[in-house]
Amino acid sequence: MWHAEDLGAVYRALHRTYGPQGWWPAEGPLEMMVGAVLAQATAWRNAERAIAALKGAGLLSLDALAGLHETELAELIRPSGFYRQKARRLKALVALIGEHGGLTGLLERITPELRGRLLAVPGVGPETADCILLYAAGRPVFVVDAYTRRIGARLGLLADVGAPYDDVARSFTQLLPVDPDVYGELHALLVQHAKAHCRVRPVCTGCPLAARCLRKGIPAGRRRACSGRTSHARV
DNA sequence: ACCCAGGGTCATA
DNA sequence: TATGACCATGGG
Repeated sequence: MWHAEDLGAVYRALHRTYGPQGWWPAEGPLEMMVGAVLAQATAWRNAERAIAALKGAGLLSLDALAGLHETELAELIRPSGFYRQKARRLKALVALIGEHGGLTGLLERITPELRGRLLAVPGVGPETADCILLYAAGRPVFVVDAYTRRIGARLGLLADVGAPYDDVARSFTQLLPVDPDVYGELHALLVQHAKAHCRVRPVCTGCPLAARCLRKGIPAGRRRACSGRTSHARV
């Protein structure tokens, strides 16, 4: 059974390996929110290109986005993939901000109401909403993404990778102090770790969490430099 | 020629 | 409640 100290040790091991992450990578809350939509099921590199295109055109502002035609917006964010959908989603998000008289008006609402308003936007699901709550509004809300699930399952913290979103979130938060900085850093570290080592085809050589890993959920025939657990060493 | 990437929605059973 | 199809570009 996992205890707070175990997850704390994982946090410290990741932090020691990858260093402070300082997420979310965006200049302000609007850019953060736009990035959250553009990054949906997409390599961050591609979302970044779309953001750069918007910035380069001087259109990454509320007024500009509100004035843009959806089809024009779609062309600009094309590199992020699913670009027609995402253009619609961004317009809907900008509309929500407008309904609240701007970013401040929206982001200062109490957490449960803000989460509900975000989830009511077509194209904003639990992960996107929670990213915004955590990284744009500074609320202590833990973000669950595919990486969180994969790493949690391989470590044995999660029994089922496919568990409902809120169950996964709870299995982490019950082991963590209620602190937006801790949630934000841990999520960022998990993303970094998933890219560096804990990929679908894991790269276990040099993995900072190897001693705790159960190596579950690895597709057969896709193991790379990845043997079974050999020691009981604590991380 | 595949597989994968910081999801969400909708139709179906 | 729980799957599966669909959305689309770009890199390994």
